[in-house]
Amino acid sequence: MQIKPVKQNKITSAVACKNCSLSNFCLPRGLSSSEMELLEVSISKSKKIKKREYLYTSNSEQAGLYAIKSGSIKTFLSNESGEEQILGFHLPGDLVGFDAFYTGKHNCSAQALDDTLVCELSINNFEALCEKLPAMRHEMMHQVGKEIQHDHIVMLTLGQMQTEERLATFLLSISQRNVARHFSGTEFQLAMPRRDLANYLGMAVETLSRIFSRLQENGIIEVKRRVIRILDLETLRSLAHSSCRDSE
Amino acid sequence: MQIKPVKQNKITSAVACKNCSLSNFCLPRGLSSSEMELLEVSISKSKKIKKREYLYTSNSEQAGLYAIKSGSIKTFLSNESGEEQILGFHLPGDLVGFDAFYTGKHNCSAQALDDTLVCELSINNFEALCEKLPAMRHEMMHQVGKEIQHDHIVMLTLGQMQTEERLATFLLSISQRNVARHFSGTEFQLAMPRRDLANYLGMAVETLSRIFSRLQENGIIEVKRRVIRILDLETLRSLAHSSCRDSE
DNA sequence: CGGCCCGTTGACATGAATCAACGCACGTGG
DNA sequence: CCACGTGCGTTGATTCATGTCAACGGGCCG
Repeated sequence: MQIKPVKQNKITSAVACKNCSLSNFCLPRGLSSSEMELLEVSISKSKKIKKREYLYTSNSEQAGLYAIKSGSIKTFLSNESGEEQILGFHLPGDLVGFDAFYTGKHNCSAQALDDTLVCELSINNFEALCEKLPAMRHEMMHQVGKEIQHDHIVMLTLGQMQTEERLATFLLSISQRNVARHFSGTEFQLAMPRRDLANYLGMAVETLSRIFSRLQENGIIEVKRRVIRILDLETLRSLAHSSCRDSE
Repeated sequence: MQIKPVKQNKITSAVACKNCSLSNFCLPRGLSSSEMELLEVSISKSKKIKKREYLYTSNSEQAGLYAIKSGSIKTFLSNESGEEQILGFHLPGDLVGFDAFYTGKHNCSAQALDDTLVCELSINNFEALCEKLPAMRHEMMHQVGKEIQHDHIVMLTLGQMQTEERLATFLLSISQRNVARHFSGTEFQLAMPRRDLANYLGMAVETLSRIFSRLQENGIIEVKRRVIRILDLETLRSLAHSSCRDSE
């Protein structure tokens, strides 16, 4: 039987926040319905970014914050030598743009991995809402904290884990994100090519490919290019936590 | 001649924010003097943390935010396998505690590297100030953005750079932080032992030690345990940016 | 239909980790 | 104030994980 996993939810029209299936992840999360109406009118909905186009680029002025409605976005940092580090893959319900709060200019770039729809909250409207709605301020700190926590976990992954642990950790996080969005936690399609994933995980593409193959040989996952099926969640979990030499 | 670098500024009494030498880095940065007075009364000053004591620990309830007045703090994350990743070293003027905004509980621990003094802004007072002072909200986002940007750079460092590049990058960042604080950018004392620095930079202690030795042999820096003197800033910069194989 | 990019696999090179030993600072207690 | 012990930092020998180089097949898009 052929697997045909749901890649993402398709939202093509400009639904209201209160009717949006993502409202539990997104900014409206902690708002009452009256508060949500204020948010509603402050947001410009359904900004379209085609695959490979940029939502914003490094050093550009911060225009606002963006909630992803459908599709997916990668954020990445470049340095003087032209090396890039992918900082995160962002799925529907995620917010991006916080990286510009330090200087008012973005310190990283955001590029669409697929055709993507985002809601935009301009920085002026953002400030106005923070002024009016305590719940909104609170929710914003919540979202910022989420970003920080994510970044910390990536640091732990890159700094301490072996390559296999890193991939296992990544697959589990994707799985969890899907479960939270009521998608399958065991069958999904990756939005990014191997090159991007390898970069994010701090390893060579070949190494990543070998680990995929090894996990498949061991019956832990099934891999068909970007379509992943987790067969043995428990073993995958143990791989993600296996320290240096205390497990085999 | 023996180098005796300033380790940190010693502030022993509870000075007012407006008289504090750190007010340009710390929360008061963007505030008018009337606003600063409101901040002033919301802060409990001079909380003392002895060397090796914790300011907060992972999973503990968020009590507030902390501005470092003197001394130094390391923050670190632990995983299920007991591996630790040091997330940052925080110097006077830095704010810590944002990591708890996601869940209300800290996702990392903060431990003093030296005897340390901090100002504490309780979470209730924080919310109250955000309500009253737009400038304070703005400044808070600024500080949060700083943390995010720092984390991004660490990701780039851990994910893309060779060990030597990582150390060079770190030394330059310390140098810059010192310059910003009107200390020497070429002579300073590291607050952390080799073990912590190696962990932060994602390498073995022995590797770190070897790189220190090599940089010294090449006349780029002078190393006497934790006392560092940068002799050739330009070369150090080039090492920090040297990509894969285009420089030697 | 054809070219190109994506992903995989193999052979090999190498940077960094590990294991081991040692000397020196520093704090502690006599 | 000195002696001692302990932990910090360094260095050497060796192993190992991962990167690099190379080749290839297969899917996708023009």
